[in-house]
Amino acid sequence: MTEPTQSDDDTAAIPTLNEQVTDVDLERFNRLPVNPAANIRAPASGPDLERRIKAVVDAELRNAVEYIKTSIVAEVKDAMQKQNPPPTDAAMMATANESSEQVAETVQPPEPLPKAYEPAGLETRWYQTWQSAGYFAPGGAGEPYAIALPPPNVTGSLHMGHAFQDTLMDALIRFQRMDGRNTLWQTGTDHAGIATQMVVERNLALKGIKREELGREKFEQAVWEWKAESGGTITGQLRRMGASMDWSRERFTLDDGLSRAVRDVFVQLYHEGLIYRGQRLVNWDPVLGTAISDIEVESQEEQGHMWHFRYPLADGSGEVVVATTRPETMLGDTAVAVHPEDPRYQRVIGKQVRLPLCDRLIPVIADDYVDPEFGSGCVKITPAHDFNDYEVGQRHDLPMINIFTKEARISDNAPAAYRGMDRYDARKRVVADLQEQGFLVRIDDHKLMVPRCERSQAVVEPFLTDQWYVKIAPLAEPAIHAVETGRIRFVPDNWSKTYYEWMRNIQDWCISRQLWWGHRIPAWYDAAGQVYVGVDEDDARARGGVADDVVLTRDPDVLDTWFSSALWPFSTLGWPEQTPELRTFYPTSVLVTGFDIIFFWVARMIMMGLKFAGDVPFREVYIHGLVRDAEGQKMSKSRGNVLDPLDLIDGIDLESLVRKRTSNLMRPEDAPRIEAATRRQFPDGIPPFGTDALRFTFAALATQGRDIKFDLGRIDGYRNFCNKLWNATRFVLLMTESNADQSRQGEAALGLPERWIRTRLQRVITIVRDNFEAYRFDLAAQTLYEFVWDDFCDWYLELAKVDLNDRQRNPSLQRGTRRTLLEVLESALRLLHPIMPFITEETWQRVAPVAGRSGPTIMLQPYPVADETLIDANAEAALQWVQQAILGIRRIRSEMNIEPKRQITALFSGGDERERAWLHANDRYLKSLGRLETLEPVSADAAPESATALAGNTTFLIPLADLIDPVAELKRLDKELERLRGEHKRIDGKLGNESFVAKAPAEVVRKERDKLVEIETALARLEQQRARIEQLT
RNA sequence: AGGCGCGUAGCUCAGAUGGUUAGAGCGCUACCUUGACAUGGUAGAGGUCGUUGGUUCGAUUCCAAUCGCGCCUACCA
Repeated sequence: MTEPTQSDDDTAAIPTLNEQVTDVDLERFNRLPVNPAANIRAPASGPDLERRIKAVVDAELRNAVEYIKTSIVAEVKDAMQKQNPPPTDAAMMATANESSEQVAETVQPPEPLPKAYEPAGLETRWYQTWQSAGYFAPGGAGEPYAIALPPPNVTGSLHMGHAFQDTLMDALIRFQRMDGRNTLWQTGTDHAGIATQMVVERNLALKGIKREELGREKFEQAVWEWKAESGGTITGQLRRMGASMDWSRERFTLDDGLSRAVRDVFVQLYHEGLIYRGQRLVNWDPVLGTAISDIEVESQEEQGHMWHFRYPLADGSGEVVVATTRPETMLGDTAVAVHPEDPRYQRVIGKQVRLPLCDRLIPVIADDYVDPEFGSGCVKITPAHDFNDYEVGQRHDLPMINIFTKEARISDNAPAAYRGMDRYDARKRVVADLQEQGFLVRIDDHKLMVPRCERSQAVVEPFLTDQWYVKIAPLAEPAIHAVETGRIRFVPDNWSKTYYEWMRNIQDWCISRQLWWGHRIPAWYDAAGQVYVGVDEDDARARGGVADDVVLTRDPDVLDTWFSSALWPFSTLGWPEQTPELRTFYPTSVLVTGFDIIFFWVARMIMMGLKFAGDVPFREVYIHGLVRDAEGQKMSKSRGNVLDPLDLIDGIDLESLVRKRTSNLMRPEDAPRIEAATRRQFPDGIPPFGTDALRFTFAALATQGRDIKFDLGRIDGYRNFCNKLWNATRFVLLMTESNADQSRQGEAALGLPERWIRTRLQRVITIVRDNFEAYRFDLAAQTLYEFVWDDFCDWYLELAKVDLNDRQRNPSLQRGTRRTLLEVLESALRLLHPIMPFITEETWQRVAPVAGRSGPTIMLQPYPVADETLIDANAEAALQWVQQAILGIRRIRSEMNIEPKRQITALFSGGDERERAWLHANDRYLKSLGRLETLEPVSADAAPESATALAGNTTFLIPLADLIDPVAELKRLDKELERLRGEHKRIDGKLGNESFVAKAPAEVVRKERDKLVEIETALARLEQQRARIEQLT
């Protein structure tokens, strides 16, 4: 229930399980100890030990099977590549309860790093390893950091919204875990009342069994059986995403512990007068036979009609005309309303009209709910079947006539002629009768919003029933206060407005549902209908002083699923017991969720947390956007545009994708359209991108406050990024592994590129940390991307090659280069790990030992911390100058069409002392990366005709000789001159403006002046150069 | 109707307490199988930052209006 309403197909497919995991003891499973590994080693004896071990093994076994289910494709693929048999269930289970030390040994990856980056195999392998080793469980003495997973529906399967959300949470958890915090990611699933009941009912229907025939108890049992067998689809898929959740603490909202919390909360609220039973209008689904929540109602515009009828005044003095979209409800009319100031109707206010077909007299009342501009300005009022009319009825103390049964047939409260008719048959009949009796004025076409139940698609009926309610105002007030005072912070902040808006208009919460699957309401009735509430029947009797011989019957209703969800942050931690976990991890650190459930879930958690757990449930709420398709459409089964995250990870061929998208459609007639669109958009199916690429894409797209359009181009680019990282690692290992000793020991000196890349690293560390803290996953991802690709690969590796290939190079400098390659890469892997856990683990395992780091996993390594002392601003300035020089030379080469291989001669002139020193120290980089045969000084006057490039105050010259085309060079110079002249004009104008000089900050003015001088120098040189070249043409 | 958000390169998106040559990826053009990577390299083209006003020495950035788009809440019986 508490998941983003990303797609409407979560009940469409009913997975079946082939593996023989029957008879899972759920009771035991749900009471798992905190850390299974610790538990096995803990001294215990006899049957207790046996029982506990069995519980752990059961759970792990279950996990393993689910995991294999979701990753089997990847495993097989990988196995085939390696010519190895795929791992068997038995093998997976065997590792499931080994201690971490043993596991660490068995997973030493094969040497050397394979040439190609193949995500599928390594991803499944590493997840299994981490889980078996117990790395996901809380640990360490650090400050607690906890996130409660919005529990996905147990019937659900992973969609893009989950995948996105889980990526962000996992990134946060992994970051904080590495940074030394004692992290708990609380996982579990939601029992999802209606959704689950429907799935199981559908299954039973296939066997020809009806729920009613089975009886309540057996039906509930059938649901539990279904859950044991098929309820774990989504948790297996979460593993494929790399989610580092603590599976040993997995909870289900119908667990014993959570159910106890629900009962305690209900009973306390009831006895405090905050839960009451009352007759109100609710959204009623006549097909499912239950009240449903607002979130389960979907209103859609449909074509309908507006019927106009005349109601005669009882005194014979005329008539009024009313209009309605629902003629059948006129049988329940108890008034006609007009606007109090409407001059047309002043004379009829207070009179009676005779209601046709019913032969009742009803009053004409005045209420400013009526819009005099609309229709006739006269409205029929049916308080029992319309939310607005209900309000009007309350204000005017009108009787409420319920003309429907629970099946939406006409009830005995209506005239005999209509009783028992379906609401739509009754509509036809009422219209026909009115027409026959001359009351019908006209029928117009009219578009109206029709409310439907999102599960059953039945038209929802506002219906008067007895339901249980939570009196919400007393709970809402402190919840508003908590956000106002900053005890809870919304990120981005503007969502707090939405929150206030809702909380200030909040209505009492209808918490009863007429279902069988859920938390049964702990209320009992005696023969007289007197209600007794307690945590169980005995308690209810005791509290109500009911004698033992009085027969009590229990309320048949269950609670709204959101009632238990509202307790999730503390019920999962053991509340009402004051457990160590509750003390440690409550309040949780952050809630990560979609905006669509702020009302239904976030607000209610805040209210319940404050009331029962004594504090806010979380300090921050990070609200992310919805994942949409490439066109910005919401993904849904009926639109046929759903992307399955697992298909992006493992790939899918076109035919399978088409089959998947067109099967089990609500409207089969959509199939051809969906198929055509799918074939057009994915002519070759979807290639496998791997989990890391998908995760990186989600992170990069997670900008603040906007929905994300999922663009395949992005994931493609980030798959390439993974490949880049993979190959950079291969290169670094190639350069260092055989020299491991040399890399690690002995004196090392750092050259300019080394000092520069290390400086860059420190800056990146700071930026990435800040961005994680601020939930700017996109900026963190971008920073890392640029650092790895641009700084490390494009520049540093190329510079390092120059030195590593130079046999004359001072050994200590060579060591410095090797160490820098290793250390910077190793740090980068740790920086990237929260976003891309798998590839970084795989590569880190090879890099870390050579880099002199040790540990069983990158997961538990410290997150890099910036070392300010390593920041070398001079190195940054120097390398920037070197880059400028190289770029200038390359540009000439490219624009002059000089063959890339050809070595050319180059000269330089000018430049201040500092630049001369830089040049002197770094000319081998210029020569190598600029492909220069020679690089010699020359005086400005003695220089031959050349193409020129500027770096700072130094001019680099490529003599024209036979290889440069003067015309091309003139073109190039003109372009550059044009740019500089434009810039000069702009700045000159600015500085010529007296008020700018007078009013702008001195700093800004000085900067502009400096720039002008620079440009003028450059212009002078280029103009001179241009004159010389022109003479040649 | 009320509330929120968005309009920046062909596409998907960053951006700044107002001063930068307005950035990235994909796509596009040219050249390159150089021993980490063609899932690559080098160089390049491409933007009057929706429109109009205002504030300011200076606005793509702040304000107002306007156009277009999206979402949420409430809906006209």
